[in-house]
Amino acid sequence: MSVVADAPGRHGVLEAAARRFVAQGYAATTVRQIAEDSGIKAASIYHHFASKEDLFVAVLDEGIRVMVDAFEQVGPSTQRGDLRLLAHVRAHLGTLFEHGPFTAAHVTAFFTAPAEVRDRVVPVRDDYERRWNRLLRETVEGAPDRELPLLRLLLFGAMNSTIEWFDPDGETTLDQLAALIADQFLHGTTSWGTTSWGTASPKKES
Amino acid sequence: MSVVADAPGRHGVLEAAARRFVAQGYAATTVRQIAEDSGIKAASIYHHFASKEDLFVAVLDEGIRVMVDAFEQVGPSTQRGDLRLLAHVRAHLGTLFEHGPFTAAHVTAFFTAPAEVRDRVVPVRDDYERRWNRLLRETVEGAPDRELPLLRLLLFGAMNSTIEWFDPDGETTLDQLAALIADQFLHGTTSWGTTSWGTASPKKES
DNA sequence: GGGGCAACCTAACGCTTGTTAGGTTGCGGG
DNA sequence: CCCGCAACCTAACAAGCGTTAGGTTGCCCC
Repeated sequence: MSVVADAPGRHGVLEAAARRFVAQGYAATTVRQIAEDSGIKAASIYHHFASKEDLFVAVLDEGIRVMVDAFEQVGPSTQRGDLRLLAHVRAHLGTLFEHGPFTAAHVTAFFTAPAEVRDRVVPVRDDYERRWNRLLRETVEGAPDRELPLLRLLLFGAMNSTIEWFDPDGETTLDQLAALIADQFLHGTTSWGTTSWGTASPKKES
Repeated sequence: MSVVADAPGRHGVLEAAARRFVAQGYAATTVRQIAEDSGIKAASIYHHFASKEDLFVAVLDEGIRVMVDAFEQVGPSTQRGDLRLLAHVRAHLGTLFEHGPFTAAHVTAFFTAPAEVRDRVVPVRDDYERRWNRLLRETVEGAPDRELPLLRLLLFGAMNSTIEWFDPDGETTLDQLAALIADQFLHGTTSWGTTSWGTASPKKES
């Protein structure tokens, strides 16, 4: 896939690993591939990480850190419900396509990981999910608290699936995609007469 | 994970393989595991399938076949737009949770497969996707034809993500989940005052 | 009642995997 | 000036992988 060196050092390894995990999943990625991508030899990985599993956990953790950071930086600048949700949808999509491969790796590879690895990361995920639950409680009116996690899971499902088909260099911008998803989530397909979103284009098939 | 034998024979192998692929992905699943689950020895797998890759493709194909079957069987019995969409959402969810592990395997493992394997399955996927595009064109009013695939991808993202968190033996039934997803897709969160869906419950976290 | 074939077996192959042991290098600080 | 340590290296390991070769069994059909 990728041919030569990245930046060397611990962070170079981490990033090369994330990219491989996105493309191939945990099990299909070999330590030797990651090493080659980051321009060092396989054994040298173990100077920075105790095991492949630890390296994977580091990637997943970094993925969440990026998400939480992006969530925080939205701030309460836009107070109105709909625009506030839009801003966070845009931020979430940003972490998938613009802030390095870590979040994308987290989203695509999390469920391909061994169960024990997943358990190590769950607490940090919970934190991010709680933020979203709170956001939805303050944004969505009429929904009982009980149903908010479920609503969040559906929204996450839609947003996270975009890494499998959306091409950020295509005709549609991330801004447009975010607007479309937020609007669809809030108002459903009924809003389709009312607004114009430009033309959206998935990259190939899926 | 699973301890002992399934049904033996070709179909037993296929089903055991599907279950493993759901739980672990393609690369992490070994031929020896599949063999043990189906009550035969590893080498005997090769009496039924030429390679692990062929076995995987067979699972993916069967997964789509189940989906297309379920789509067909809905029929035009319910003509009104909203109920018609609901029926197909319900059918799709049914293939994930009720019609064997094949569709679930397809959805979770497709993107963990080597690119060459994916290419072998794409034509059959396209068929299913075309049916949905047609359904959405006839169901969703106001959306331009161009945007229908994108709308479909978002809906698929939401529906397919349910295998990662929904517990069909929990408090919420598949019928309720289908109703919620269809309604959310059509009317967004605005509908939350208007209908009551019972209580939904994801299985643990996620 | 025996030929044929599907369905399984045991044993083994070559290869790749994650990981370790034990260097070598080069730079920054006392 | 040389100590120490971070960052890398080569070489090798045991285990596990997908796969093959070459049986053995037992049922069905003529």
